[in-house]
Amino acid sequence: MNLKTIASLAGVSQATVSNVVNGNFHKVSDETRKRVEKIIEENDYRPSIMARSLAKKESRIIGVVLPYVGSGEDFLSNPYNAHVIAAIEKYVRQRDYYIMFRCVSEVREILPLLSAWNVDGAIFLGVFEPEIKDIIKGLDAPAVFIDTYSEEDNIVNIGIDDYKGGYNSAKYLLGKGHRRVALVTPGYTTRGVIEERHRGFMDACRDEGIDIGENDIFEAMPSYHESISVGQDIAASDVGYTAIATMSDVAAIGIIEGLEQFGKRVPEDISVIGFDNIPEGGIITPKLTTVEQNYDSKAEYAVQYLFMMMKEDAALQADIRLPVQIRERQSVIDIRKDN
Amino acid sequence: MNLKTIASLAGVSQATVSNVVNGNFHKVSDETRKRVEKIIEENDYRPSIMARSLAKKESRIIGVVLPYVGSGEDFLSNPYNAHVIAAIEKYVRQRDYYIMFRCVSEVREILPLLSAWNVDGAIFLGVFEPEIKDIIKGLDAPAVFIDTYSEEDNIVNIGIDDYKGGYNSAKYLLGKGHRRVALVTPGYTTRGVIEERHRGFMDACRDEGIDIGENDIFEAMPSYHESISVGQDIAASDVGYTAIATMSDVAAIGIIEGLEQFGKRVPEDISVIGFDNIPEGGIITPKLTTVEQNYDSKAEYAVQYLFMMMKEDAALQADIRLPVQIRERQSVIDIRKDN
DNA sequence: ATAACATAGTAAAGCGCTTAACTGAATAGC
DNA sequence: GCTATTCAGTTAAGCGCTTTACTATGTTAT
Repeated sequence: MNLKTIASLAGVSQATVSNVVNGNFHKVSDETRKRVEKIIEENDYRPSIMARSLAKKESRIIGVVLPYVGSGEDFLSNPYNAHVIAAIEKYVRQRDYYIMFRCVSEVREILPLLSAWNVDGAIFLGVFEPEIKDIIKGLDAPAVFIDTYSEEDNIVNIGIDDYKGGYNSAKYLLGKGHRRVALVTPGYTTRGVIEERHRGFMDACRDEGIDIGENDIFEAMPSYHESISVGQDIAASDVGYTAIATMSDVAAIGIIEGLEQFGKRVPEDISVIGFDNIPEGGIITPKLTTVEQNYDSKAEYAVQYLFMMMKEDAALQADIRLPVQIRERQSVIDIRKDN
Repeated sequence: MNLKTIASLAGVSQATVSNVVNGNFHKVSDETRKRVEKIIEENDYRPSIMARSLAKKESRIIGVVLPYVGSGEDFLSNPYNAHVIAAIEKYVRQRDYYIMFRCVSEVREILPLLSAWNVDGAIFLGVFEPEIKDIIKGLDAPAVFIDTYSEEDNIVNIGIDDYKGGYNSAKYLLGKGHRRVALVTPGYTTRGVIEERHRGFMDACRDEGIDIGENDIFEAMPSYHESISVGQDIAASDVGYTAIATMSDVAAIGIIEGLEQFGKRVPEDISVIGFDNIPEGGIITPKLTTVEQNYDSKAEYAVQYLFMMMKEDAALQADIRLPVQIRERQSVIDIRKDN
């Protein structure tokens, strides 16, 4: 069933059917509009998105691209990604657009992918190589970034105040009397959100006169699996850590598991603080104390900016830093004597 | 950059470029092929998927459709869905196809969606109204179902042995000495997987001479949130349940939370068994004992069958029931005296 | 030498839609 | 009463590809 058939069934031209379908009612009389609508209804006709895209040079597709972080696990298996994508999808769907998501291991895969699909806009979620800024210049659709830091200023980035999150995380721990603190971070500390969280954390420690040395820093990719063994390493160390700070809830949850496998109780023997506040943190035992961020507004802002750019056909500039706050639950305890 | 431009740059016809791009090398001499390839490379040309789809009447898109189960939460927020979709995406990507997923609240939304995108195949994940079988007849692309039960036999369904899962779940609990058992199930017991699990569970109880009455059955949609209050209800009941069986891990995890909020310890005071084996079950405390199924093979079979049908252009018939097994962890204990 | 057949390409129609340019009739302006 | 404008459409080109039918030029077989 195509437009042509509908047109001949209704005894009008294709253009008229097209106008009815697209709501250009000022070009069609009420009478014919109703007639055409009836035929469309009866035949359950829907215009082909492919054909429409080709003709209009717009696709109603928003590309969502994630970097492959090489942890073997799939990107949707990371709860943080799944929740953010779910929120993006919701806001994109509200506007009657579709999302096409893919994980790429090299930035050069991006352009072919997005331009082949002729996306109307793109959302980059996660930490990419800096070259991506050049790459997307070749894209003739607007793009926004989530969780990116960049010196360049003609991009839109939506993120949280990662530095402050890291800073507050340390402040919180130290405020609870912890002095021997281990920090767990992914290998790629030099990039974006993690670097900021890391820097904030270290600064707070310095401000409080607490020294976090090389040996107090442990590496684990944000996957449950990899974090478990790091948890065991820390448990096995004889430094006598009273608290562990992490850069993601996924890592924190894995670490708690590792600690417990080693016979350490959380938080009685050692406190653990996460980062991100994924829902899973609220259901584990002990419930995870963490740095909370709002996925939904992240996605909402990203989609809002993207559509503004799409509508105005103008490049915007923004660096939104959404607030973070400590979500106090059970995995961190106060160890001060006078408590 | 389009095919036409490449053609004139290379001094050949569009048809030739098309043949090069599509690997119809027997129509092109080695010399021209190389020349065209070079130009394509230099200009970073990628054919438009939209235009190709229109011309070839195939889209390289696999539609993934889920039912909206009305729990307010997004479908990707349900870990079971996220993990299965992740696996499907993986196998679809391997074949150089794309997925387009959407959650629908009414079966009649399906056809417009899928035919507008001109999908080459569709995967239905979850429990749909039976009318869906009629609906998809209007689709001129093959479809496979995951987690569906149907009397009709000309469909492909990939699922697990839910009946046996339910049966084994009960057997396992009873084998551990439990006699007062509560069953938690979503409201919609009359549909598909849940009904089978339910039936298997009840049959095993009957076989063992254990009576599960109306009052022992509690309703909760598979969402953490909703299950928490059901956990509290059960904890508050004076029946003295020693075990709770659920139809999903998501429900089980929520219920454990609810029980603990009420001061009941799991498994010391009451045992809980899940169903599905989502990764989250392995990280909570106590680690969830559950009925295990393999998401990856589910997705692999589904994609395999779908592509077979697409290739052969023939309707296949299958009802794959993958094996299940009890994954023994910590949330169920043996309460027999002689233990 | 000629028919038969590969080989390497081209020309052009068509996929299902949108849209700019056009038309013809009715209405309005003065 | 004549032109200007609005209304309600139509016509046809074009979006970027694929593909069928066709052509021109060797290459064999007889």
